[in-house]
Parts: sequence; structure tokens; C-alpha cells
Amino acid sequence: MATIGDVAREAGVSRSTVSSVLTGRKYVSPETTAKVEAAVAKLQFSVNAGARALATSRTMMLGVVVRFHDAEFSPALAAYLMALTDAARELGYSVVLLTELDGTEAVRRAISGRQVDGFILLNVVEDDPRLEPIWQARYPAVLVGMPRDTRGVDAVDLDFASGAALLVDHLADAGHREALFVRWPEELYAAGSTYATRFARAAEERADRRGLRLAPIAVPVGPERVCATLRQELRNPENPRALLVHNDAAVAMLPFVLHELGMGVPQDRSVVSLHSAELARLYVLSFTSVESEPVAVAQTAVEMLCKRIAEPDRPARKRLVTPRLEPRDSVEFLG
Amino acid sequence: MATIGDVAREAGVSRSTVSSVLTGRKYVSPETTAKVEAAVAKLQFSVNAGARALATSRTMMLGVVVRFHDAEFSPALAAYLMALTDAARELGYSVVLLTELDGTEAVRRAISGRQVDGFILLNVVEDDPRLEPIWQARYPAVLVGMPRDTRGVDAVDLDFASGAALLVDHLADAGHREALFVRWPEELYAAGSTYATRFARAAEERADRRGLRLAPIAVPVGPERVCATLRQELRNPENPRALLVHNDAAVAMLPFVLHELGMGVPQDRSVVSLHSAELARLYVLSFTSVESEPVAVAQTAVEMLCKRIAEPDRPARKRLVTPRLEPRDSVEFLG
DNA sequence: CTGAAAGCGCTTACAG
DNA sequence: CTGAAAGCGCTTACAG
Repeated sequence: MATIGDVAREAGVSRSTVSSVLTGRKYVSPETTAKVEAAVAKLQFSVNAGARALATSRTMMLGVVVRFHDAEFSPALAAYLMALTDAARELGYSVVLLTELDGTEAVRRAISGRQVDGFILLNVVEDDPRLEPIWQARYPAVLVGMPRDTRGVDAVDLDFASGAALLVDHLADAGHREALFVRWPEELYAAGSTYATRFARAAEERADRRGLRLAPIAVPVGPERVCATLRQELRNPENPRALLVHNDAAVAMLPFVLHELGMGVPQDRSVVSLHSAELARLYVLSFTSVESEPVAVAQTAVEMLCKRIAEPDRPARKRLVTPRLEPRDSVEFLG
Repeated sequence: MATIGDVAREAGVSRSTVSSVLTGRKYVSPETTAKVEAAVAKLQFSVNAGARALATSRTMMLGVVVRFHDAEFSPALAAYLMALTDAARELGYSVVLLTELDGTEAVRRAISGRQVDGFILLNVVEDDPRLEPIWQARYPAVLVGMPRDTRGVDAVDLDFASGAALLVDHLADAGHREALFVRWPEELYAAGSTYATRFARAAEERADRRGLRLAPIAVPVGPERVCATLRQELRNPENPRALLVHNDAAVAMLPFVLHELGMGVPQDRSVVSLHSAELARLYVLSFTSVESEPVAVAQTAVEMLCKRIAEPDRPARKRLVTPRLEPRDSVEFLG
């Protein structure tokens, strides 16, 4: 492995000059620059990341902290990780993965070992314990998810409120006066999942304003039980014929259950949903929907984190990525 | 942030002594050790990862290189990443994520920047281009997937051959003489996917030996087309009534299509399948199956890589994780 | 515009 | 059993 000294010798300049062209932080004459670059190419040199980290106290690593609640159903995690990694590289950063297995400890260790320059916390919940060590160490971080109290930490998420409004309006505009609100498992709300709660609250509020009565249905965890619940609720003649779905598992199973019950969309049932974008790749989705925006959210998260690393003292920000409605003719127009 | 010097001062010893107790590579008297440990605890000291990396030329980072073929259908990726990260931490390593977006380049950069001590390549294909820079630099690596030529690199994978044998035998033992072989999209075989090819070859060979005629069915990409293909093939009266499925998308949709066609399992159709373990969490699965073992495979991969890092010159190994049959009464016994 | 020197925070022979 | 010194490969004031 070539070092900066080898390059310097090859180019006939000093090590500091090589460093200057490498970092670009100091003017170096075009001729010298060319010589250095030639030497770099010839020796296939590239900066030793550890050495640079030590000298600059910047690791150029971002820690992504994953946690998962069992009640969640999200093939989308991988999509987020890829999007984060790509966005990070765009800005010169690498991503190190931290799992929740030993939870907060992983964060603490990464901080005290100076392994990363900052953190991105995925799937944030209210009073998220991972926030504690970060907050204590005043370490740069971005939350993906929007707890009520971000404790002065930057945060980004899909704008679930406007997503909820889009869907409620879509039903109300078509003349519906009541809808089944198919929710996540209760555990998820209890666990403090921010998106579940925020969507629910916004949906209820908007429905109220638009004169749409919402009949909430808690869907249990596990594919069989999801199907059973849907079957039962769809069969119940008392239930409204419109469905507002915020539960990926239910969205996935619904077409099959409807088909099984011989129910057509939108003739027999009107359906709108908010779900993770990845779902569309895996399932037959034919409902008017608002989809999560993993790429946009990931990019925003990385950008915010990099800015925060550069300027630790700027005021904390909250950003919401606005989703859009994907119409798919799944709602009956009642006039 | 406390440094080793602060700890030394606090404990009243030299920096090298502190280092000795930290690394454990030199005997230090119990009293001195205790003093050092007290100082470490008091100052909340923990070794600066970059500095240690520079001094030892060990980063304690493992690069996990993800790539994904569009024809693949695998909510299992996240499961693999988590399992790898957990296994790595167990051995003191962190995981940095490298995506395929700029493919081989990411690997090359990580090598020349000495960012990681070794690589784990996920979803390896025949003649995988990511192998090139690794091989050139003689860098430690483990392939997850088993190409015909591993080029002297360690490799681990599920034993698809024995999985195929288990399933074929299960059908043959029940007296079936022919089966529909529901395969991955042709693109995947063409792309050199090792698991797709290895399963197919083993299944055919075993079926031959057991007198089971296999009628191969290529399933296209995309949920709608998967359903359409299944529907058509199941309706075709010429087709065998037993199904051997190696295609996660098909496994996921099959129960619904069967139900739709009013076909019962095992009365009307016998089904066995090999699929990723994660699938069972997401779908209603009721077929006798062989499931992938992400945790076992990930652990083996990490262990192999760490051994390889420790002993660069040991001969390359190939390891296959043996799967087991999960019986679910989905095969009719023909006597 | 370029270079010599110090320093980042560790580890590791080497003396003692 | 412990410590002083050199070195890992960079960057960055500071002189010139």
C-alpha cells in the first residue's frame, strides 16, 4: 500500500503538498497538482481512512441505528438502508450498521470509540432510549420519525398528516360518509411508534372536519390473523363499505381476501391506503394510495446529518417529506 | 473525550501499561490492572477506533457488499444484514454497508482506503465482478453464495442441493411421479445466480434418480404476472398435480391463487417449496418446505471471515449450511 | 506557492 | 512487571 510519502517522493514534492492537493484545502499550482495526480494514479494511492480520521477527527462514517418492533411489517427496511448508503456515499460518507440487539449500548460504544461522525436513528419511537447517549454526548444525529419531543435533535419523516388528509379527502370527496379505519396492531401504538400515531391522529381529525365517520379496526400481528380479521370485518354487514388502511400487512392481504369473498373494488368496497413503497414491488396493489418515500426521506436524513456535523450549533430542524396520492380507481363515487 | 494519556495519569502508570491492560496482550499485575480499570471507568474512556486502526492496521470493520437483481424477490435482505451485524459484533467487528450502485468501485475504494479488514459478498453470482478487486488485492473475503469457481476465496451458502433432495424425496416417497417445477424468472439463471442454478440442477438430478418427471415453469417478474402464470398453469389439466416451488414470489401468491381456483391442498394439489425464512413472517405459508437459514449462514460467513483475517494463508474453505424439511401436510400420499 | 515540524491517539518492540 | 521511544499515515498551522 502506497503512503502519502511514496506519492511525495514519486512527485518530487513534500508530503504536505500532496496532502494539500488531496484535501483541496490549499492552493497548489497546476503544474504541481498535475505531478501529484500522476503519482497518485501511478501508485494507485488512496488515503488511509484511519489515518485521516485520526488527523482530522472526522471518520466520514455515519452510524445507522436500526430497531424493529415485532408488530411491524416492513420489507422496506432494506430499501431504507440502501437509500441511506447511496445518499451517504454521494456526500463522501460510509454507513456503519448498528442493530438494536444490545440497543443503546451500541450507540454508546460508537460514540466513545469515535467510530462515527453522527447517527441516523431509524424507526424512532416516542421517548426513544437511543436518544439518551446521543443527547448526553451532544453528538450529531437525525431522527427518522417524528416524536413529539425531538429534544433538540434534527428529525425527518414522511408527512403522515398530509398523507392522511389526502386519503380522507379522497373518500369524502367521493361522497363517503363513513369508513373502516384499518389500523396497525395496538402494540405498535403502545410502543410509541410515531408514524402509526401521527397518521391515526391526523386521519381522525381530518375525518371529523370532513364529516367522515371512522370506525377503527385493530389488526393483530401475523399473516393468518390479518386475513382472519379482514375476512370477519368485511363480512360484517354493519361495517361501512369504504376502507382507509394504514397497515402494510393488511394492504398486502386485502386483495386476496376481497377476491375470496367475491367482493369487487370499487363496486363492493372502496379502498384507500398508505403503505411503504416497497410493498408495490412485492404485492398486487390496486388501491388508490399514498406511498412512503424511502429515497427522499433517506436523502433528506443524510443531508441534514451532514449539515449538522458541519455546523453543530445550528438550530435543530424538522422536515417532513410530502407524499402524493397515487390514484388507482379503487373508490366508488357516490355523488 | 479522554485519551489513553488521561487514563495513565489518573491511574499513575505509563501509557503503555494502560494499553497493555486494554489489549490484554501483556501480563499486568492485578493491582495495576485494577487501578487502570478504575481510571477507565472514572473517565468513561474507550479506545479511539481510528487511532487503534492506524496503530494495528486493523480497522475491526467488515464490509458487506449488497447487490440485487431486479428479478429477485427477497424481503430477506434485511434479515441477512441484521444477522451479519449481530454476528460481527459478537466478534468485536462492526459492519459497513457497501451497495452495488457503483459496484466494484465501492469495493476498490474500501480496499485502497483500508476502510475494512475484509468483505462479505451477498448474493454472489457466477463470475461476480466484485471478486476482481478483492482477488487482486488478496484481501480477506467470504462469498455468500457458491459459484463454481470461488477463485480461492472462502464461501458459504445454504446447501441447496440437499434442500432440493429433501423436497424431491418428499414428493417421490409419497408416490408422485411427476411435478411442476416452478422456477425463478429466467433472467435470474441467466444472471448467474448461484442458488437458483444450484437448486435447479440438484432437483433435476435427484428427480431423475427418483423417477420423478419435472415439468419446468418459468415465472416472470412482478406480482401480477406471477399470479397470472400460476393461475394458467394450475388450470392446465395436462399439468401434474404436484408442485415443486423455488421462487419466493410464487410461494407467496400460491395460496391465494389456489384458493381462488377452489383448489385444496393436498387433495387437489400437492406443494413443496424452498424459500427464504423471512417469507413465513409475512405470508400465510402452509406448504411443506425447506427454509433458508439466514442466521446460520450469516454467522458462518462472519466466522469464516474473521478466521481468514487472522490467518490469511490458510487454505480456502467452502461451507454449506444444511437445511431441514418443515413438514406441513401439503402433499397427498398416493401409496 | 512550498516544505519542515508537530500532533492526532493509539500499539509495540525494546530496555531495564 | 513497567516505561520511554518510535511509529502507524495522515493534516495543519507556521515559516519562508
